[in-house]
Parts: sequence; C-alpha cells; structure tokens
Amino acid sequence: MSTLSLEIGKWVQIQVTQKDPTPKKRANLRDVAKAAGVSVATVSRVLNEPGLVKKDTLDRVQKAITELRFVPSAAARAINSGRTRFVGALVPTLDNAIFARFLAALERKLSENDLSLVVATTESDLEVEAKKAKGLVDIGAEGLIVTGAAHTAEFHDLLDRTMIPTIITSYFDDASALPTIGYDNKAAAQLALRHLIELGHRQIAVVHGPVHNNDRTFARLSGLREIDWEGQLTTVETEISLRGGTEAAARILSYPTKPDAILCLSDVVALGVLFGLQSKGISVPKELSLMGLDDLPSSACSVPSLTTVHLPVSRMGERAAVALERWISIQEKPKAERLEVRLIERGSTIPKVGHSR
Amino acid sequence: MSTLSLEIGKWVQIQVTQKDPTPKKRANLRDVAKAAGVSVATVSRVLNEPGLVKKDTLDRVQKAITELRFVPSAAARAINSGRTRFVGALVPTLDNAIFARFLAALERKLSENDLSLVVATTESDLEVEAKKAKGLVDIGAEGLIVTGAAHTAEFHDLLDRTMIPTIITSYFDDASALPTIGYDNKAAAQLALRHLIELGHRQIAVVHGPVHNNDRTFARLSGLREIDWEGQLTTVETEISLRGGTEAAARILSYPTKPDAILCLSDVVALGVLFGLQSKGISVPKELSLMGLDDLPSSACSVPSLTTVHLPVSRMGERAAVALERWISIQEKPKAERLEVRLIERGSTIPKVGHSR
DNA sequence: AAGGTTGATGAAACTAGTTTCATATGTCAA
DNA sequence: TTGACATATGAAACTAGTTTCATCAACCTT
Repeated sequence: MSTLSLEIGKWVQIQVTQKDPTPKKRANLRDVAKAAGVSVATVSRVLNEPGLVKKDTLDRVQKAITELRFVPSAAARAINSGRTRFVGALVPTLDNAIFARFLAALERKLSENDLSLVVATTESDLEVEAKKAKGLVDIGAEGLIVTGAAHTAEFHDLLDRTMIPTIITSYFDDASALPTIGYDNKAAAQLALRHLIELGHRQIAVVHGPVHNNDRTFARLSGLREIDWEGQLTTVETEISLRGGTEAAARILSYPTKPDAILCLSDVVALGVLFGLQSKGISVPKELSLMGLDDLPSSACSVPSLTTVHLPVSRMGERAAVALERWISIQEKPKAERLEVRLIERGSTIPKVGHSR
Repeated sequence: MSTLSLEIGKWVQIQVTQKDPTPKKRANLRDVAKAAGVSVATVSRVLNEPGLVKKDTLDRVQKAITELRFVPSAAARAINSGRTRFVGALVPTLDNAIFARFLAALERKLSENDLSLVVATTESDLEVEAKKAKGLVDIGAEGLIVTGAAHTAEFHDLLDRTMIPTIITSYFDDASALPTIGYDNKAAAQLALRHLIELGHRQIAVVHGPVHNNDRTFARLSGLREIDWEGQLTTVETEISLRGGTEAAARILSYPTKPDAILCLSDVVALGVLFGLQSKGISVPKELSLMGLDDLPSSACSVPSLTTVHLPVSRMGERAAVALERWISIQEKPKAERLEVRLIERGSTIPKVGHSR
C-alpha cells in the first residue's frame, strides 16, 4: 500500500513537471536557425541533405534542434512536396477476417514504400463510403483503395474533381474506368458449385450475405444462376458473420427436405453453418457436404476442415499497394489485374452416397 | 467477343481523354480568386464562412470553384490550423480478431469526432513499433494509440520530444506516466483460472502466446502464478493463431498424463486447441474442460461454445477514441481507465468428474 | 598571380492556405 | 446633411517549411 501511494506521488510529480515546459509552443525552423546562428536554408539542409553542410555548422544546428526539441511540421513539408505519404482504404468492415487480412497485407506493402494506411469502414453503406472518401481526401490522402465497383454518384464526382488515384479491389473488371485488382467473383462461385455438382449433389442450399448494394455477392449469385445443370438451388440470405451462419443452418434444417449440400458464399458464414449443424447433431460431411468461399485460416483448422475456394486477398493487398504506389509516384495508371482463385478441397465435402465421381 | 473489344476500346478512350486535361495542374486559391475576380481572402471566406460573403459574390466564386475543379489542399489547411485530423494506432497484428474488433470500434468513434485512423501493425516487435510511431508523427498524426506498456527508449524519446498525446490500451496501470485505458490482464487470467479451480480441476495446462516483449501475456502468466492452490500448472508457449492452438493441443496430448483442463490465454488459441482436440477425437468438455480469454464472437458459436473471460475491447476502442479526442482538442490529459472483465460461462467447461462444486 | 572550380551559406521567393487590419460602401438615426 | 455603425471586400502578413539563386571564400590550375 505504501508502494502504491509512492507510485501515485511519483506520477503526480511527472504530471507537474510536464506541465511546466508545455506553455512555450513548438519550435519551428526559424527558431532553430536563430538559435544556431544560421539561415533557415541551412537548417533545412541539415534536415534533408546533411552532406551539403559543413561538419561544424551541422553540429551547431543539430545541437539547437535537440535543445529546442524541434520536430519538423508534417503539414509544412507536405505543402511543398505535395506529398502526404498516406493513402486511404475503404472496406465494409473489419469484423470479417477476410478484410482484416487484406488490410494487413496492404499495410505491410505500403509501409515498405513509406506510405501509411488510413482505414475507414463503410458498413457496406455507399453513402457512408462517399462521406468517408470525402473525409480521406480532405485530410490529404494521396490515393484510395475501395472495395467493389458499385459507388454513389457523389463518390464518382469526388474522384472526378480530385483525380485521386483510386483502385477497386475484391472485384475484377477489364472494362471498368477505374483500375480493378481482384478476382472474378462469378468464376469463384461457379468453381465452388461445380465442385459440389461433380460430387453428385443435386439439392444445394446457397447461403449468402446481403445482396443490396453488394456487387460481389451479386456477381457470385449470378454466376451460380448461369450454370446449366440438372439440380436445384435454394438461396438463403443472412448476415455475414458466424451468427448469421448458425441462423441460416437452423433455417435450412427447418425445410421439409434436407439439401445434399450447403454452399456458403463466405467462409465465416460456412463456419457458422458448420457450428449450427454440429449443435443440431448433423454430421458434416457424412449427412451433408458443406462448402465455403474465401479460405480463411480458420477454415483449414476446423473439424472437419472446410472445402472452399481460395481468394488471394493477401496477394490482392500487396498488388493493390504496389499499383497504387506506382500510380501516385510515377503517374502510371495500373492495368486491371485478375488474381486467380482456386478450389481447396478439404474434409467438409464428399461425394453424395451412391455417386461415383 | 465483339462486345469485349468494344468495351476495351471504350476503356482506352477513357484513358486518352483523361490524359488530355491532366497536364494543367490543380487549381489553387489564387487561381480561383483570379477567375472569380475577387481576392484570395474572399475565396477563403466562401470556403469557411460563406455567411460573410454577399450572395452575388458567393455565386461567382462557387462557379469558379466548380469550373476549375478546385479542391483545397489539406496540407495548407493543416499548416494554419495545426490540425491534420488523424491519429495513429499501433497494434501487433490485424490477423487476430481481437485487434480488428478494437480498431473497428476505435475507428467508428473517432469518425464521429471527424478524426481518421491510421493503422500500423508492429508484429509485436518493439523496434518496428518505434519506427512506425516515428512514421506516424512524421506524416502528422495528432495522437497515438498503442498496445501495451512496454516500449523502446526511442519510442519514449519520440513522445518526449513531440509531446504527442498517446494512450496505452489493452493494459491498465494507474501508475503509468502515459494514460492507460484497458483491463487488468492479471485479474482476467486469475478469473479464468479460479473458475477452473472451482470446477475441481487440478492439472491445468496453460497455453499462451510469446512472452518476449509482450507485457499482456507476461501479466496474465504472472497473475496465474500468484494464485495459491493445491494444483499444478503446465505452460505451453505457442503462436497466437488457430494453427498455434492445434499445435499446442497436439503437444499437450503427447504428454504422459492428460490435464484436467486447458486454459488458453487467448480465444483464437482456444479455438485452435478445440479443433486440435476434436480432430484427435477428444471430447470437450467431457474428457477435459477448455477455457479461453478474450471472448471473440466465434467463441459463442463454436460447438461446444467456449467458456472465456470477456475483454471489453469494443468499449476500450470507444473510450480510447473519446479520451484521445479530448486530449487533442481541449488538452485534457485522460486519467487511467480500468475496464471490467467478466467471466462468460459456456459449454466448454464442466466440473471435474466426482467434484461437487 | 590570374582565372576557374568547388564548397558552404544566406536572402528571398515559393508552396497554399488563413487571418488581421484597413478601407470602401450602404444604411440608419440625429 | 452628417456622424455612427454594419457589411463586404481586399492587401498584406502569417503559418512552416523547401528551393533557387547569388555570394563569398578556399583551393587548384596554368
């Protein structure tokens, strides 16, 4: 107890000593120049090209910098260079690991190029997206990364006016005016469905997230509808989350006939469905096959492990970072990039009983 | 195919027409003033206090703004106001949902206060953290949010020099010089262990992430060691990920005697352990009890659902956002905030056979 | 010793805004 | 009709850096 009061006492003291020197405002270049007895140009050189400054002068200036606790103003730098060294990314949510993984890769690669990442979440609301995009531009973002191709008119207007380099991700489209770096959502969904069809499944329930304003989900669903086969699809819309998945599972189990297989258009939902089925005592894949689409790390670990379609989101993050960096620094507008998706066969899908593959 | 070429043709055309107007550089205040036949001061007023400008002049200036596609420079604004309107957050990783959730809440709340969030990941490396913190200051962050209380000397030196408002999260400590907003890691771990002890478990394996440079893990572990009881703890260090959990499970099962319970110091790891046990045919909680610590959304959905200690990371994000905003805007240095943790009893823990609670 | 080159430095212009202060109208009351 | 006040606007100073151009000294060459 005595130690505790001592600690608190110490802390208060720190508070006080910190308050004392605070009033004198931050030193600027002129202050340093004056203190060192040189011109502002020389201080600027010390900061940017120390090689041009005589050793003696350099020392004097650096001493002044240290003493005055000088920290150059980012804004003043930016006003001259026209560079703020950060870009913005707009993603629907951070709660889905797929976006978190994408952002992790994006940030890592941007950071290699000395760019920082401002993250903004849109909650899949295009109005919010437009507002936040405006905010990012207002604070000086040099480029934008957005999710999907559908955006509001104000958003496009903003890009038009500012000509800010902007890359669309999670979506591939050759013909888009804005460069896209992503995968073919339609093909990814078809790859998944074809796998289930090949295994002999004919009654397939498709669990997907909200279609409203979500071009990725829409593309995936329309991909499924385009496939010509002798089976039947039932679609179930739910929230993209584990809970959404367990709810969808419950709904599917309430149908008069149990499907042969369930195809979830995201892995989180598939995991949720798996849990939902397990809690009702339904065995996957014995009683029905289950597939996801995303390929999260958890999908490889679940029991059974989840068959899915791998979306290369980490690579997408890296490619987007590189492309945006080049666009910003050397005005090279990127070409659209299609990243290949691939089927990952794991334990949650097996041939339908009686079906020889 | 003909449609495709048409589309490509169209895209090329867009490219060309975009290149044409590009050369003329971005218009600035002076350009707008000249075009509207007013002074720069008037244009500035139109931007910031339109009420002071005569309707007629206002219209003329706004027309010029539109025609010249004028977008004010964020840097020039910042140089005058001294405000960049963004803060930086340093987290170990985005790959663990616990940080993603924290950041999501943080971003949401900051955004309500017109602050943007720059995210930087440190990979739990304090050197990287210091370097990225420097980067955040360099680009003009007005405040910082960091994870944990352990940092390098350079990091502290940076804070000292710049006096940048900085809040420590995921960690509570009254006596820290920097304000902390977080939970008591020691108490959280103890809460978990006491629950297992109460259920009668006496051989407990503790699975935790790397201790090196991680004060949260360290605090949790030392909390466990401080408890005086008549049982035995075995600790297993692993990577904080699902895979890390499955590996730890395998390791634990290779021991000569199976523990009564496994306590994982993060939920991701607990989920991994659960999968690892399931794949070896071990039934949780029948054969052994399993506990996590974090409380992720997935923990409520797994089968069995995971008993855990809830860490209020979303609230932590909100509180940190509010506190940092106040510190920045009205120089009110926040007080340390302890957020309560609580035990969430779910399906993965049951009393040891023969133990009456 | 004169001329050329290099190195180190400073004055001033420049980036793109905001803000202060002064001035020119216009309105109203005395 | 004149002074008082409000409104609208502009000139210039100001924010905090970078950059250009000029200057001067020192060294090297012939």
